[in-house]
Amino acid sequence: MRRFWIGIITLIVLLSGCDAQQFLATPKPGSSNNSNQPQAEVNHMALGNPSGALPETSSSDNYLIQRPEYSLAYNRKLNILNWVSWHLDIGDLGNTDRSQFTTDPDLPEGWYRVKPTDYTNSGYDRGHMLPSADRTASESINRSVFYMTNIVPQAPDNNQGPWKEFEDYCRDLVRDGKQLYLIAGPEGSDGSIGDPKIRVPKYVWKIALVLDANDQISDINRNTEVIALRMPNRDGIRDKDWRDYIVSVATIEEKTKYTFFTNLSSELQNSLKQKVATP
DNA sequence: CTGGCGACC
DNA sequence: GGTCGCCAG
Repeated sequence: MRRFWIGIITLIVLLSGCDAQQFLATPKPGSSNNSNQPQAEVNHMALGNPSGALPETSSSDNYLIQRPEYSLAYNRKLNILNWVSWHLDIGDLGNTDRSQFTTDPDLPEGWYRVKPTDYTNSGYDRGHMLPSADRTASESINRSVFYMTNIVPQAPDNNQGPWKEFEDYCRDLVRDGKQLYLIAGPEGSDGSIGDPKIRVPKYVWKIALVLDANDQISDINRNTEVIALRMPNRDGIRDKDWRDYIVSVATIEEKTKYTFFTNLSSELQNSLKQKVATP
């Protein structure tokens, strides 16, 4: 009976959109992984800011959110992100439990904040762009990727199929001695869910630049491995290989109108963007 | 929030 | 074992 009432109260809280989880959560000051703390020092936009996002409310369709865990451009009109950019190395891979989806507490006042329940019974997964498993060094770090600003309506067969397989592949690279610069986001429109409307992307894309664990940005050269994917956001592809969706970065630029790798020389950009990976 | 469930590697 | 999720209470 006691559990019953706790359930009902929780349900009411969730449905009302009140962000009680912020208060119920128990941040542990000393709980962060103190053996290695690369997060605070990493520049997650080391390769560039593909859409020129700004941290100003006037830039509401391209609003830059920078956290120790990632950099993200949010689109208030679409109620999803434009892209999220992050660095991945061995220090990011820990063993925390998955957090719970929550509204993003840091969006400007007056902006609609997508709730986890906005996706319920929509037919779409709450699809992480920056995967939970890439941020498991501590509970507070993992919590940051469960903000709904990092989530798009993603077809289950995409999210749980080849998209997930590529996420696994990236972490395997890291465990095999690599570090990755990653950026991912939605593209196009397949309608919307919810009220207010949350854009359902027609595609999701992801770019991984692969370096050895001890490389610097300055070690990037024309032979650096770059893997770019563009995957339809629909069901029926669960058993596809992620390699079936490899494209060039140039293709993603053409489709999204973003510009990647702007912090690299134009020669290097041109060379890397034409490549079609064969992993 | 917890706990149970299902899918896949 | 892990990962990704779903829903009920």
